[in-house]
Amino acid sequence: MRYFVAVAEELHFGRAAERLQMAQPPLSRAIQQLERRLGVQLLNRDRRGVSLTAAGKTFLEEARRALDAVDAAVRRTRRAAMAKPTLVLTTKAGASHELLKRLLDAYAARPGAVEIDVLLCEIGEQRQLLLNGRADVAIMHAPFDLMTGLESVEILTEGQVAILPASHPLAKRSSLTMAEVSNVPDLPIARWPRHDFTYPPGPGPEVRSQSQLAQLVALGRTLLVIPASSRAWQWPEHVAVPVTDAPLATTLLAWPAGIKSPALTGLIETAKQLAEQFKEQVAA
Amino acid sequence: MRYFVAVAEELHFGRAAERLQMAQPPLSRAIQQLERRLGVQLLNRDRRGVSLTAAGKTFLEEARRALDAVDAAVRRTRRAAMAKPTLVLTTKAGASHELLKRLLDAYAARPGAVEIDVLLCEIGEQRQLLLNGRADVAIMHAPFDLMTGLESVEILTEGQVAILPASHPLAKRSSLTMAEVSNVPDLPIARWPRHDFTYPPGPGPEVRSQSQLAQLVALGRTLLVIPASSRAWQWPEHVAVPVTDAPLATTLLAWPAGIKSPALTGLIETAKQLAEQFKEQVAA
DNA sequence: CCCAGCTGATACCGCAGCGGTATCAGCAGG
DNA sequence: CCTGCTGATACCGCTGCGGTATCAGCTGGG
Repeated sequence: MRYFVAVAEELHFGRAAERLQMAQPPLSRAIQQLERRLGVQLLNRDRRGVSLTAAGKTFLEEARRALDAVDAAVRRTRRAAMAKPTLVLTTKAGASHELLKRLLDAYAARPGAVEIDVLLCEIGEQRQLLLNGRADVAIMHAPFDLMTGLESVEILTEGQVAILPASHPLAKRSSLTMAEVSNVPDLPIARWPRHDFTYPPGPGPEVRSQSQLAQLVALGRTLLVIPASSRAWQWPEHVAVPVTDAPLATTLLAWPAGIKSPALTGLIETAKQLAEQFKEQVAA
Repeated sequence: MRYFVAVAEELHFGRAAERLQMAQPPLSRAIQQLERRLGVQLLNRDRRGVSLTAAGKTFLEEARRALDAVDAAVRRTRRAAMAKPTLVLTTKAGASHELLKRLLDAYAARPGAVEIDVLLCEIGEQRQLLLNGRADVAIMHAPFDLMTGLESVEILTEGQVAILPASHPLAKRSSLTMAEVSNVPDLPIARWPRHDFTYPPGPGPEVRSQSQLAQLVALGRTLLVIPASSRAWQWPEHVAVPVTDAPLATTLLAWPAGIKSPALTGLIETAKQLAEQFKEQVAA
C-alpha cells in the first residue's frame, strides 16, 4: 500500500522508487502483484507516464486511510505504554491563545489531570495529525476545518474580525462587511497551497504558514478574516476590525471518532465546562 | 496485527494458532517480534495463561481498526472496478420494511440511479459492515446504534411501540408506559450477547436474532419495545401497543465518515427528500 | 529516417524472514 | 514425583522480496 500511494502520488515509477529508497524494478513488480491480488487494474500505463484508473483513485483514498490507521495503532500503543500518561493536543500555531491557556489551566486543576503536550501545526494539518495518531486531540474551527471522522464538542462561537495593516484606510473603520473586505485591490486575499502543493491562481501572495501571513499583513500586502479569539498574535502593525456579516466561527475540541482514554474524557469534560462559562458570559 | 488480535481474543496461543491455521511456535515468535518492534509489552504471560497489558488493550482496539481499514480498502476497490457500479445497503432484518421500500423506490426513480443490493444483518452489525467495507450505507436507529465514525442523515423520528403476545393482559391496553413494560414478571426482557458472545445475567431468554425474538414473543415468553415503523414483521400472535413515554427513535441513513461516491450522494439526497415528506406528513 | 533518451517491464540472483517440526522449560494437580 | 498443560527455543527449508543487468516501446530532435 505504501508503494502504491507513492506511485499514485508521483505518477512516475522512477521517482516513486527514489522516494521509497528502493530500485524501480521491484517497485514495478510489487504494483503488478498488488493489481493481480486485488484482481483490479489500478494504473493506466500509457506511453508517456502513468495515470490512475477509477478503481485506483478509490484505492488511493482507502490505502491512505489504512496506512494512517496502522501508523496510529503503533503510535498510540507506544504512548499508552509510557510510564507517565500524556495527552498530545494540537492547534494551529497562534490561534486562540487565550482560550487555549484557559482550557489547559482549567484541565490542570482537575484531580488526576495528566500532562498535556502542545503540538503546534499549520492550518489544516490537525485532522491528519489526529487520524495518524501523532495527536490525541485538537482545537479546530468550524466551518473552516474538515471534521469528517472526528468527534467534537463546541467551546465557543463568535464573530470574525479582519486583520489589516494599520496604515491602510480600512483600518480606521469601526466595522466592516464581507463585501468591503473581499476584493480590496491593494490587499488581495493570500493563497494557500492545495493538497498537491501547487497554488490556485489569483492575485494574492502565496503563503505556507500563519507567520508568513502575519508578516505580509504587517507589510501592507494582504488582509485576512479570522475568528475574534484568534487575534492574539496581532503584530503592532496590525489592526483588527469586526466584520459584521462574516459567518460565525466555532472553536471546537476534536478527537478521532471512537478513541476514548480516561485522560481525554477529563479534557472533554473541562472543555464542556468552559463552553458553559463562555455562554454565561455572552448571556450576561 | 491479525495474529495479535487472534491471541488477544483467545488469550491462548494454542487456540489462536489453530484459528489462524498455523503452528503455535511461529505465532509465539511473531508476537514477540511485534512487541520488540513496538518496544512495548502487549501481553502478560503468567503461568496459566495470558492477559493483556494496558498497552495491549490499546493495540487490540487500534489493530482491529487498522485491519478493518485494510479490508475495506480491498473490498471497496474491487467493487469500484466492477463494470456496473452498485451500492450495498445494510439494515437489520425485518426493520423498517415500509420505509426501506419507499427509500429504494424513490432512489430507483432518480436519473442515473445504480443498483442497490440489500444486505440483511442482525442487530448491531451494521457499523462493523460499514467500517470493513462490506456495505456502503446502512439504515440505523438512534439512540440505539453506535454511530461513532459514521456520518448520517435523519430520515424519520417517531415514537416506540411495545410488541406483546396477543394473549397477554397488557395487549388489550391502548397505550402503555415504560414503567409498565419494564419488569413485567412473566415477560422478562430478552438478553442479547455481548461482544465476547457471553450473555449478561438476568431472567430474560437469551437471543441472537430478531426472528428468535419474534418467536419468543409469539410464545408469550417476552416483550420488546421498538420504533413504530419497525413493526412490519409483526406475527399474527403479536400486538403492538404505543409506549407513550419511550425515548423517541430516529431512523437514519448512515455511511462511513469521509466516503463519498456519486451513487451514495444520490441516495443521501433521496433520503433527505424522504425525510422532508415525513415531516410534512407529521405537520399535516 | 534513425538514434538518443525516456519510460516501465523482464530475467535472474542472493539472502532475509516466515512457518514448519522437534524439543525444552516452568508450573499445577493427582 | 510424574503427567499434562502452558508458552519458549532450536533448527531447517523454502518462499518471496529487493537488488543489478537488461530489454522493449515510444518520442522527439537532428
